[in-house]
Amino acid sequence: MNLFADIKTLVTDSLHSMQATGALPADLDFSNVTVEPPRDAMHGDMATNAAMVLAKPARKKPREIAQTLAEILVADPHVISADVAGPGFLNLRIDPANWRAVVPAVLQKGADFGRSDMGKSRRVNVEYVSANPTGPLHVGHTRGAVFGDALASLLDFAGYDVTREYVINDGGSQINTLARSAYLRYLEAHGQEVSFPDGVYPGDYLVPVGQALKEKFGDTYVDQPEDAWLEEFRNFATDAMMDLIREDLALLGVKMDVFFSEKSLYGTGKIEACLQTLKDKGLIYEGTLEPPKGKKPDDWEPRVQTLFKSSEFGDDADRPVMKSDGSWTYFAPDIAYHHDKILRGFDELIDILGADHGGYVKRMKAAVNALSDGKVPLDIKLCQLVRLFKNGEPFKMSKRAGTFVTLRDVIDLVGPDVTRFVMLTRKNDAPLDFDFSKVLDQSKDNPVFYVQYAFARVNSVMNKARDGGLDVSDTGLQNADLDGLSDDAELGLLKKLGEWPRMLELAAKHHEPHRIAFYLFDLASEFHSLHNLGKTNPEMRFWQPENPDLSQTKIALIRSVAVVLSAGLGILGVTPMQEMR
RNA sequence: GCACCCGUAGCUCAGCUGGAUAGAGCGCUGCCCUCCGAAGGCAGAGGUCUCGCGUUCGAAUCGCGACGGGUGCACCA
Repeated sequence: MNLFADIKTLVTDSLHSMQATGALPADLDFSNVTVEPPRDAMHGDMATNAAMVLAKPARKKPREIAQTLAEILVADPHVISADVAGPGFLNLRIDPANWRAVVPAVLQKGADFGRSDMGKSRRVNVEYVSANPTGPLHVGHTRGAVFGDALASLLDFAGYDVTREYVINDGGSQINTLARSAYLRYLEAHGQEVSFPDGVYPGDYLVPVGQALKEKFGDTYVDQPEDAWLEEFRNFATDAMMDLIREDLALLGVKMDVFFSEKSLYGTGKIEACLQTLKDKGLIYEGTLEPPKGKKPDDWEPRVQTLFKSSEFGDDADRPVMKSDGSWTYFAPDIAYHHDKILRGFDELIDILGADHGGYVKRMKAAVNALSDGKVPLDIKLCQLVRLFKNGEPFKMSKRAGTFVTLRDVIDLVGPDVTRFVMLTRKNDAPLDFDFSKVLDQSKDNPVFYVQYAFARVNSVMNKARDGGLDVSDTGLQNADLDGLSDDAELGLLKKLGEWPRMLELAAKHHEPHRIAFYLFDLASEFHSLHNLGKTNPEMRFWQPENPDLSQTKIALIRSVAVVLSAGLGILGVTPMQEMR
C-alpha cells in the first residue's frame, strides 16, 4: 500500500470528473499534479498543487479550481477535510484510520512492505567497482562498491530486474606492469635482491603471488627475457588479484552477478563489429583533432586518426577510437563493452565511477545513445572522494599497501555495517569525510549508532513485554485494536511509516540511495522522541503491564517501525542489531 | 581556455526535479531520569540559500552572466 499513490489516484479521478461536468476543459495534462506531504504538518496530512498547475492551461483561477476539487474530494470517505490555502494549495486531512492501516500492512508484509512494481521488471545493468586488477581495493573503490550495491538493491526493491556487474580491465598495459611487478617478487622468492623502480607496483600484496609463481614454475623463468614469461605471469597475476578483490568485496558484503572480462573483447571481432555498427551509421571517420587546450603537451603534432563523432550527441569534441599506429584506444573496447550490454538486452544501464572519470561521461553517453538509437538510457553516477580522518587528523597510509588505505584497513577498523552506512549518508556527488573515531562513537552524534539503537530499543521493549506475558508475535500484533493510537506523536510516526513506499520510489527513480539513510534517521528520531514521552508520562509507555490491550496496540506500532528500519537497513546492506554492545 | 560537480546556520550536510514561515546533526545556552535502555529527549539563539539579471501566480530549486572551490581535459588506462 502507498497512501500517497492512493490519494493521487483519487485526485486525478476527481479531476477527470470535473472534466466530465465541464468544470475543466477536456484536453489537460495531469502529469505535473503531485500529492506530497506538506512542509508544515499544521497544514494537514497531504497537499496537492493540482489547481495551480492546471490554472493556466484551463484558463481558470487556481482558487476556483481548488474549491471545486475540494468539494469533490471531501465527499470521499478517506478525506476528512480539504481546505484551499495560499495561492491555490489544497490541503487534505486524511481519516486517521488510513494511517493506522499502515501497521497491519507492515506486519503482514514484513520486509517486503514498500516493495514496488514501478520498475516493471525492466532489465537494469548496474556496473560498479570495476577496479583494475592490479592490487587490493582501496577506500575510493569502497565508496563506489557500497553505493553501487545499495543502488542495485534499491532498484530491485522497486521492481527492476537488476544485474550487478564488474568489468575486469585485463586488456590494458597496466596488466603488463602488474606482470613485471609480480616477476620481481618471483625473483625475490628465489632469493634474489630486487629493487622496485618507479612504474611498478611495490605493494606487499604481491609477495605471496611471487611465492605462488615459484611453486608453480620453479626457476624456469629466473633469467629469462620478458617475452618468455610475460603472458604467463600476466594471466597468473590477474587471477590472483581478482581473487584478492573478490575477497575484499565479500568482506564488504558485495556480491556480483557478472564479472566481465575486457580481454574477451579482443581478438573475437567484437570491437570491430561494434565499430562497424557505428560506421554504418556514418559516425566513424578519419580526421585530425585540435591540439588540447590548457597545458599543451610539448610533443603534440597533428595526426590522422580514426574518430567517433561523439560531438553529434552533445560531447565537446570527437574522440579517437584508434591510435595512429593502428591499435585501439581505451575508448574502443569500452564502447564495445557497452555495446555488449545493449546486445544482452538491458533496458537501462548505470555506471558507477570515481569522480576523476568525469571527463568520460559525455563520450560514453554519446556512444550508448548512438548504438541503441537513443533507446537505452545510460546514467553515470560519479562518486566523490572519501577523506579519511582519525581523531580529526588526516589518515593516509596503509600498513598493507604502503601507499594507500585499503578497503580491508577500513573494514578491520570499523566493520562492514558502519562502513556501508556512513558512506551512504552523503549523496554520491558530495565529498565524504570519514572519521574512524567518530563513526564508532556510541552516541546520538553518530547516525549509524542512532538508527541501530532505535531498532535495538524496540527489541528491548518487546522482550520486556514478552517476559510480561504479552503476545508480541507479528500475527498476534496484527490483531491489535489500533484505535488507541491517537496521540499526535503516534500519528506522526504512523505518517512517517506511510511515507516509506513513496520515499523509496523517489529514491529509486533518482538513483539516490542516500535518501534511505536520511529517511531511516528521521524515522529513528521520531521513534526516540515518542519513546521519551514515556519517561515523564507513564500513559505514553509502550509496555504497560496493567493494560495489555493498549500495550499490544502501541507495540504493534513500534514493531512496525522496527520492520521498516530493518528493511531500509537491508537495502543499504547493513545488518540491524538486536542489542547494542 | 573548455567541460563537469559543488557553493544553504559558526562547522558538516539534507531540502522529496518549481510550492506555503528554508530543515537536521555538531557546537553554544537552558531544561527533563525513584526512568519500557539518559547509549535518549525537549526548548532557545543562530540565514540576504555566494552575487546579479531573467522565466512565472511562485525560485535554494529552472535559464543566462559573474565570483569562489573541486575534478577532468594525450594516441594513458
